[in-house]
Amino acid sequence: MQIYDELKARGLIAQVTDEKEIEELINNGKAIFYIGFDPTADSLHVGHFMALCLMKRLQMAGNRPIALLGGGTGMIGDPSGRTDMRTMMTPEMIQHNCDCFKEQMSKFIDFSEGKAMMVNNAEWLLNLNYVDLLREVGPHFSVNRMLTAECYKQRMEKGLSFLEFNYMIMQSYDFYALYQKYGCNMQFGGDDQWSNMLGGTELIRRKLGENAYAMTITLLLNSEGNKMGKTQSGAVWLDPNKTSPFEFYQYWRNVGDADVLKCLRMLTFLPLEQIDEMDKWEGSQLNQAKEILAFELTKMVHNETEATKAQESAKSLFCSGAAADMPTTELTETDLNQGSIDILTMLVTSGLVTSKSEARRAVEQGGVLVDATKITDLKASFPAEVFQKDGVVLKKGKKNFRKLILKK
RNA sequence: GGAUGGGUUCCCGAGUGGCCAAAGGGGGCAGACUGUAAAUCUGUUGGCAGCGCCUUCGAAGGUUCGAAUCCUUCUCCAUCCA
Repeated sequence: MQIYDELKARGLIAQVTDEKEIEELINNGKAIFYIGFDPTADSLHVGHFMALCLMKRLQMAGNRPIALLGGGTGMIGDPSGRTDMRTMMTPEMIQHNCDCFKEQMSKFIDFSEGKAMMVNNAEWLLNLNYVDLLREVGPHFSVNRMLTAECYKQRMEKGLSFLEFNYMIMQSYDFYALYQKYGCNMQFGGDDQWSNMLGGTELIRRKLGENAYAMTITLLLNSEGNKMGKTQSGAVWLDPNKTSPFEFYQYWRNVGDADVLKCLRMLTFLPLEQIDEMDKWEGSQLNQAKEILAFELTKMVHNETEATKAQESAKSLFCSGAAADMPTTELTETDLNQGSIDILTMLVTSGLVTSKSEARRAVEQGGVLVDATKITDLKASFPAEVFQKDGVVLKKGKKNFRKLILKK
């Protein structure tokens, strides 16, 4: 199967400017394509991961990727699909985030001699002269048309600043610059980038009279239509310090039935035949598919050892109620009160709850277990001895647990 | 710059002087049921302490025995006019 068909079969392609041309280019390894990453945080997340996977697939098919760091566009902030303005980042933050991105990307993409490139648009955007730029590209943008762009829709109600309005122009300029510098003939990105990307192809056509192409990746939505890769506490990060391999594994282990197969297709590198086979599974059998999904992704993002560890922890936790490898909190002497510690303090110290009131509620509602014993007494207290040696396992609800151990 | 409307607890959104830690919904959390899923049902959802206290209704002042609710100034947002 050729790469284009595979992408299609995996449901990765959302919109394309010229299907025939794009198919021809990428199937024959003739594409020099770029994907932009704005340094909005100090770690990549699942959305970026999809883009990187696409990059990898195309690279394997012989095409040349350019990873574009948004050191310049990050100064502005993309308003696409957002309801409010992003907080402006300082140049230092942007630089820091760029460095973080760079490191994480190198794990996925082979940047060795000529196989791929990483560039930063700060290189050309930051030195632009306002009036020169206006005269150079300004005439080619119609404000009327920009205003009707899908990506600003939400902001037309809430307000859109001129700063952000210019984002599309900056991104278009990127494509234009990359086209001239490196012969970059294609741009990929999330589906929310579509209007921005079209701006680029348009600019190239008008300025240079040449064709460049754009293709967007389907946004990963769950069956309810919400973006995946987000949890209550924020994004699912690729950085193990921000989202531990175990949490990462659990996120995917817990996707809804309706979403497993889609995730397998879009995110993993498992052969399509194997995935189609799993498509026949039903009911609780899908749990196996979820395990595979979680394992595969954890392996890719972290490594096989971490994936195995996460899987084993999860299994033993949900089967026997204890895991070998689990998040641990060390208690110190100062946490103890006359040689023992009460249940509410334990919950707060472990970080399982954020306040004593919340801890109280958890206990009252029967959601707290210490070493598999349900605690019902709010005043329950545990002497220091029990935290020595292997410590105790404190569990809140079904999925939150922590080992408590006394620090010597 | 002018006019009008508005900023309420995680979000949306009631509340126009005491009965308001603040209706309702969403979301979250916990429980039951299950397959570590979904749906459903129940409880819970500012903090500290066991019927009390403290912090909260854009910000700062003021009026009052008492304010989310009234007044003043400031600030931010939306809409219309310039």
